[in-house]
Amino acid sequence: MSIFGIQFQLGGYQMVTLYEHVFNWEPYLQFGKRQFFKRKQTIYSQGTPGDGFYFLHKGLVRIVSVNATGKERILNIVIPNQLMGVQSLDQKEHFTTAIAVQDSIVYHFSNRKFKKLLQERPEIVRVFSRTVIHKMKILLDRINLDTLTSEQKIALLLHNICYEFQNFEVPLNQQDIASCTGLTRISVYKVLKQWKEKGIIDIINKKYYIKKPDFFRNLVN
Amino acid sequence: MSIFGIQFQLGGYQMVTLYEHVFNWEPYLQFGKRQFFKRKQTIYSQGTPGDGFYFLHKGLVRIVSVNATGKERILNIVIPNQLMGVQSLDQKEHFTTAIAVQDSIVYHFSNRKFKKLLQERPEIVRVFSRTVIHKMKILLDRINLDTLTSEQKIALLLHNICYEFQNFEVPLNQQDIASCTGLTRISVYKVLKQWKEKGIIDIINKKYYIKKPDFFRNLVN
DNA sequence: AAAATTACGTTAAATAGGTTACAGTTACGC
DNA sequence: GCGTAACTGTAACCTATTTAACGTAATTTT
Repeated sequence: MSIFGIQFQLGGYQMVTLYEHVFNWEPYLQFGKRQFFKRKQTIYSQGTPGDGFYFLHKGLVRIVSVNATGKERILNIVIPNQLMGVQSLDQKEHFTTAIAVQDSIVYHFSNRKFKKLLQERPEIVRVFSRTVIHKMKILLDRINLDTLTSEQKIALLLHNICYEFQNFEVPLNQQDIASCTGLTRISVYKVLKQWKEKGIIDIINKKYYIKKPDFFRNLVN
Repeated sequence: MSIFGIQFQLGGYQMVTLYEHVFNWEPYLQFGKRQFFKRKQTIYSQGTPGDGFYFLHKGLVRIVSVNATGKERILNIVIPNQLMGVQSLDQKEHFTTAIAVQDSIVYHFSNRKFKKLLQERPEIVRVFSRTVIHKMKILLDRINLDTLTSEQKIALLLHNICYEFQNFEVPLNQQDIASCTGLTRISVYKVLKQWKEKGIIDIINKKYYIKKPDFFRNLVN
């Protein structure tokens, strides 16, 4: 399953960003500090002071946010060649947590280093703003999500994923879908069961496969 | 009711930004193009291509977003000295709509002009990224809002407003509160009625006044 | 000043989704 | 290789919120 050439973002309904749009960071990586993170390891966590931002070189990272009542939401999943933790460029604390889903390699750009980079390569501003704006869009899509019914929410999510990956295998379990949509696992289960009965999805060995992607498109739009 | 000296943002629970944090744009205004908008006039609308961004000099602007099913949400209310429409710096289309709540004066910075500004005053990058990151935080707060009960949602909203304005008069009607929280007007009405009976708020001539702000603080935190 | 639109108050009925509970399966760490 | 932890399937119940409906008050438009 190749996901290269495509940016993958969970939870928004217009998350497609072709690779070509993504600025090539390779020449700038020398300005950052290479770091390794093992699966399940935390890269940065909500509430702690941050310094600069991170570039994901290899691996997969899940961005989550915990609200005032302690509930956790998956905000998006970062794939290679994307930035994360941009929030703390502002010198403030992180308002999300990043956890490695797979062993990952990241480059950390501290404020100092980024300043230097800005001076030497001012064109970097464009890539940077582009990334941040894209992230805003993802957040906004997420907000709009909550006026939908639970069936629509899940449909939207799965539709995006199958679209992004150009693949009909869903890389999420019930819990993940619940966390992405803000529903309970039971509700997710109920919808999934109903869809299975209608032949819209297949469930093989606890993995979900989308059979009728058009059904999702109709539900959403 | 003086709101000067304070930035006002609807819908997030940590939206306080003192005026002093806001970069003074006065010296840069000459780079933008001054425009006037009458009450209810649209400054930019979702789906249309944008060019650059706007700075609100005088007035009040409401930012709304319409989702795939046609439902409208108020995202925030922009007060003077704030940026809006930053999304389209990217040359893409606007993903929100901005409507003047009062007669307003804005300065429009086209991409070309902003580029020029960046060259002549590179320090502007900081202000700019700060604003965008702040907006991201507001969006994120909004996402976390939807794990709360309807009473908590409204409490949070009113708490923020009364805190930001340092005033206990709520500048929103039932419909607005519904649109901000994603609830129906009926649900809003029910909560408000209940609060009125408990003496937490006053309703005079269809305007809401917060009597016991501490009640909100307890509900939320 | 009349007409039209928009906002509010209230109730009753319908329902979507959350909660709880528990048993069966699979995966993972030691 | 075994035990614990994490994930799934399912049912019964419950309640918070939405939908629908309608009269009244207020505001805006013409």
